[in-house]
Amino acid sequence: MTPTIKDVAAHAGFSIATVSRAINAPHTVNPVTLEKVRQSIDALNFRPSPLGRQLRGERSRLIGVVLPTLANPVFAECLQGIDELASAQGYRLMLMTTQYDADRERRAIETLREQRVEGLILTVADADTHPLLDELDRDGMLYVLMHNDTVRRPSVSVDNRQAAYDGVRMLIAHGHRRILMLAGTLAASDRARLRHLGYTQAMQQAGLTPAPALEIDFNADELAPSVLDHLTTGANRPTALFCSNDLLAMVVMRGLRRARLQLPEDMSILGFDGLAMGELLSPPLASVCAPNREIGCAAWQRLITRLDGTQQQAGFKTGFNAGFNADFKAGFKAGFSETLQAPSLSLTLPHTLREGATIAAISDTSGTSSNRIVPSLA
Amino acid sequence: MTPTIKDVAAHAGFSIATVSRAINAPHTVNPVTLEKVRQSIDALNFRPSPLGRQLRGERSRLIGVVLPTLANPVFAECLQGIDELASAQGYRLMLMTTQYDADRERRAIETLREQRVEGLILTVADADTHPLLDELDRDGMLYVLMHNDTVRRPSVSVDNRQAAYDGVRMLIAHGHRRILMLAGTLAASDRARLRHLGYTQAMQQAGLTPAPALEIDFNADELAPSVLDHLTTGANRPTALFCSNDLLAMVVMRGLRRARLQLPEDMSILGFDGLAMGELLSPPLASVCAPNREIGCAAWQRLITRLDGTQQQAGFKTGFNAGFNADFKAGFKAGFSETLQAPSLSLTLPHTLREGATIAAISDTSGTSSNRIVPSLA
DNA sequence: GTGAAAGCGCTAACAG
DNA sequence: CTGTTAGCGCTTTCAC
Repeated sequence: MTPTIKDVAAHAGFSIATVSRAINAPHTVNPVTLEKVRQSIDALNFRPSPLGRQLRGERSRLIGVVLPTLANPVFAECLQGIDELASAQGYRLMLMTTQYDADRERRAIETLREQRVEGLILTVADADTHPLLDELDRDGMLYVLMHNDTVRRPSVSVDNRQAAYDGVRMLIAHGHRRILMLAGTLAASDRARLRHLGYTQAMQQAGLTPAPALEIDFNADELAPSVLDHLTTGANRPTALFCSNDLLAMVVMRGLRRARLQLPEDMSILGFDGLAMGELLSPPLASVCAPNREIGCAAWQRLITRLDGTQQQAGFKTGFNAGFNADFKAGFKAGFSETLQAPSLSLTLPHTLREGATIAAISDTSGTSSNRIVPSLA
Repeated sequence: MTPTIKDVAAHAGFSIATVSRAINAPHTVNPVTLEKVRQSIDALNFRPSPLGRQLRGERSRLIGVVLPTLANPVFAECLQGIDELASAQGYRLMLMTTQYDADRERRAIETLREQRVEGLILTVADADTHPLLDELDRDGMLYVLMHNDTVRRPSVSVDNRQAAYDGVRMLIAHGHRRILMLAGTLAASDRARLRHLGYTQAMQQAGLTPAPALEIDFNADELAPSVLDHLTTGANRPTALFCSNDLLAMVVMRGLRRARLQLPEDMSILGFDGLAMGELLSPPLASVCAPNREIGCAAWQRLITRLDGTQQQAGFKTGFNAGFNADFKAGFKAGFSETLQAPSLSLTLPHTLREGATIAAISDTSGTSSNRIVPSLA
């Protein structure tokens, strides 16, 4: 089958040791020999097997990535960021998705560890109460979380509570009083909880009454009639919806349009994530934006820096804290706001507000101009 | 560092062979011994290294995936399909993106081969004239193309020419006469060419004059003024645009809206790809839909079937054509329309037309109601 | 400048 | 049922 170093050696008439040197340390071998070996390599189309190398104790240059899904572009955007740096730095990525399922998370991590990845970049449902992560910590397996908003573990995310708070404040500033938060089935996730907390705080601070998050079935083709009722009828119906993510916001928008609501006149919508695609919508979706690509990049940087740290430690080539220092410096240089209990585990990237056209200003304190139902374009 | 089979053997007080058997053939080892070994495995948190196994000539159960980008959900959708089957069947995926760059394609394939993947699933810029694919063929490395529309190589795609033809026919049926095709910078790709061919044929058959595809810079924030001019001014300006993919359609739509055109009144838009997200747009994007997830799934099936075929061949366990037959059967069962020169390399999945609201009917043969410029919502 | 040999973690004969 | 041993592809001393 695939040629091995032996085949090359035989073909070239030298020992495998010489072939190995020709590949890894060309200057240590006689130019004439080198040339012959190279020709044999070409002739046989030989590629050194990383397996042999890795087995020999070398680095695998393999990083595991664990994501809930790729159907949500948030994660695709992160992955883009990771992938870019990875390929630039000669690493390979091994990808597994979990569909937010704890069991699949477990299997993914296990599989990846078996593959001897040097580190993991992951987004899990709930970071704080995750036995697997404790296990990683215990075993000294390097990892960085993305989007999981926790100070207890190495992570990169926005401040979900603050971001949601800011977003809802914006809605309030536009005159909205009856604001409802909608969440997907991932209501169990750490970030969904924090976003709801931010919503609650913003509401309370404005003297308004927060409500529990209304859970929406993400994948349903239509909004449930009960939900639609809740959103559209009664004097207390909300004038604005804060959706826990952009995809949800889009699904809800479609549902409301089908129910013949005008957007944003009959209902304002604020999403969360800042999907690039949201800007292409009409009207462009207002959103609390996370820098998804940058989150991926930052997670990568943190991981690699820590990896280099342990590598160097292992080699006794540098001081003990090199990893942490470099890490800290990198974060600082990139303008990250790192909490001051340095070296902090969690890295918080700044969020931004995208004031799209899905938010209407409310002048009347009653909250809405009328209950007129107007046919929409669709 | 990570415990090896040796550590387990030492800890349990048995030989490494027994440990190996305890893992791979539990029934062949004494229950008491088995229990002890298992306890040691747990105690040390041992995971067998696939490296050792693979090196030993076992299967790597690793499949390489090469995609242009994840920024375009088309590919994310395919990957979802692949990933689902892969994880269900105990395979791991190694992902590399190329950004449509031939050099990166080369590097990706090389890297993946070095990792000893058992097969490749890829989307390349141009399948027919791809020296790397010839190399794969020559070396007996299994691969399946996705979206690349060629009969010369193992591939899964829609019939891009026919699909584009059908789409443009639909525009014509709605009364459009001046239809322009827009393409991204990937005009060099095989499918973009075929789509333009379909456009050309549909136009000609209707006695209309096809135009060369207008190339659009995909990533630009705005449409170039010259492009905008081309689309919006003059008596011969088009009434409908056929965009070579949905993402491009969305970018163009935004550009037109910013130029204060009403959609679809002032311009009809037809995309290609059938992104799930397109349905969430307002108005929902009309599109020539490819079954992206299914394309991923079908590519996976083909690859694995062929892989099993060669495995079995290698083991002399079955007839020579087992792979092909199973392959054919699978395709048939799934309702695929396989060309009859069996066993065909290329598998063509059916496309569908999504008649979104971005297409307006034209009654007047002059092609447009007026040139009135009306402020849009945004 | 080159080769022989050991060993990385594991599996699979083959003995016992 | 269990242990011994060879060998997968490669790098790396250590001799020559």
